[in-house]
Amino acid sequence: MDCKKLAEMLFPEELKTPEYYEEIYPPRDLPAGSKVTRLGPSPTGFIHLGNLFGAFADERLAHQSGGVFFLRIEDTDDKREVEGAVETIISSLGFFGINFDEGATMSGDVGSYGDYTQSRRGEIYRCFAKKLVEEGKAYPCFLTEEEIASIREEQETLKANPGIYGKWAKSRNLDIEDIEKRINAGEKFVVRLKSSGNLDKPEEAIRRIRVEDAIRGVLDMPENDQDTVILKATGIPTYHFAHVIDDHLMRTTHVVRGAEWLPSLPVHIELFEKLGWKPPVYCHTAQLMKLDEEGNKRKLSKRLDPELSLDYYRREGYHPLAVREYLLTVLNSNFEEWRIANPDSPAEDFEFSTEKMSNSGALFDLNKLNDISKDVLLKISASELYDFLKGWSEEFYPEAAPVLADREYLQRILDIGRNEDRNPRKDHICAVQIVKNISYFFDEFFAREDDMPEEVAAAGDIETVIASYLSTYDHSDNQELWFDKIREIAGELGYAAKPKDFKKNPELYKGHVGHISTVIRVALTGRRQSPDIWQIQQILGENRTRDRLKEYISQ
RNA sequence: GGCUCUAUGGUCAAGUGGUUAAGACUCCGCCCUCUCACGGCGGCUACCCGGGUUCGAAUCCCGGUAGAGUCACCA
Repeated sequence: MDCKKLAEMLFPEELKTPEYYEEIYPPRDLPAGSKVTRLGPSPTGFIHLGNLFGAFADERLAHQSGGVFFLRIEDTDDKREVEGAVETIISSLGFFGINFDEGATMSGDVGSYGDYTQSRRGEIYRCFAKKLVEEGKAYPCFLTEEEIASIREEQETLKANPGIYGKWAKSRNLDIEDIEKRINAGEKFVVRLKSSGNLDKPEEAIRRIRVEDAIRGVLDMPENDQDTVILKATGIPTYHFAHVIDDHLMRTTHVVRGAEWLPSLPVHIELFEKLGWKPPVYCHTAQLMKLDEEGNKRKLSKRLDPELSLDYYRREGYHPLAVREYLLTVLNSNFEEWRIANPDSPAEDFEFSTEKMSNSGALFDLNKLNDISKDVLLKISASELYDFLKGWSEEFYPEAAPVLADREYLQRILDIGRNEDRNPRKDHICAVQIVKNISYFFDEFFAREDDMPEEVAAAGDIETVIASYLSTYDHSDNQELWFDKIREIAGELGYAAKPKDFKKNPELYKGHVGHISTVIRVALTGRRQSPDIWQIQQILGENRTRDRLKEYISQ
């Protein structure tokens, strides 16, 4: 068969040569050891935790080594385009601190290895597809959907491996006149790789490919034998082909992607071989898993699991640093230890390594995120926290506006108990939770949620307690003096001034000072649990403090 | 079904032939304490199973089992 002629027939248009592209996209001039990584989202605009997870790895690998991290838009699946997706991708990633050095941006491409949008690289893919056809390594395939379906059926009854390969690849050996006739008749065709692999022989004889994966060690799997489609009928490349062409031409050194790509690795390797190129270092990451209703692990699905969406964390008001910190602990098993040893260092100082990446699927753990978030938020100043809450409220929760009305006031609330040297409070987790936690500081949201303690209620002392408290209340008392007065009230009414005394001889008392202060707490905040009452009163101010207490008695 | 990956407590995980099998989160108890949070102390709970190899196996080998992924003109 005259492959040259076939190539001309399939690609009649004017195309550049492979050499041309090799020349305009030369190997990058970077210091030895620099890694070039990329993120290749499809432009549905839906960035999920998995993307972010991989993006952190990409980002760290590149920036830690003085390399380049670029963004490539993989929009070869024309059916799923979403308007404005690129902007969404860049801004959501940016929110979590992921920034690109090169590639697609809001205002066009940056960098000299573009175009960075696959749909605009058609000529390049066609050039290399043509080359493969010329060399007899690819061919046009006219199989229709129905024909493929029936091949599949036959394979099923024969218990043969499904797919287009070997003898099943019926378009492999079409003669050139036939092809010409079909093309002239306007028949649609795809371009398939003519695989030289063969799995149809004794297992020991099957050629195996061995690839060193930076996360998993050596991968050992049978070679590819599928005549994978490289160019669709529309002329658009499949992921497989685009990946190989782009990552070669863009001089990517490390490809970080999910483990779901493992099975197609042999295809990619064969493509690299046939093109005469060296494959990048692959880093196949573990997938984020979730426990389903039956108690089984399964891959997080964007359809079923709202927590997979980055928006979920944004809406809940998790701080980006907390999400980042959490993902890093999942990403690198030794990050947590490092963090304990270096509580105040920026995460960038951590030496990230692919070897320490887990290769089994990690379950998403909200408890852990919350715990990490507490520590992260503790290190953020009240002023910054205010700005964060404000941004969050404006975007997702305008109802919280009253909380943000007075910056000074909110900052004092946020700082309650946080500036202790020894054991600072850590009760901020995420914006939704914070707003809920501090709602009683705002008359708009103040609600009486909890009941009075039974001990005091049963004795009928509630009103007496509040009345005596009110009568001795002096807003200028310091914390110590303030509490002494409560002890006094407790003693006068027959409650133990110290909880320990009550514990020793419960029969001697109606209750203890804790119960008395709980009465004050409930009257003041509507809850039985809160930070220190004295501090709350100082923030609330004398008038509001007195009003709340009076209001309770007058009910 | 084929191919592939994975397998240590409820979760995440150290561990690479000899350890009392780390640590973190959760849970429980105690302490601190005016409640909560924080903090401190303690506890529960683990090497998937079966065979080998070895003086000795969580670790090496073989065979199961289980879970996951993938088998598109999606990525």
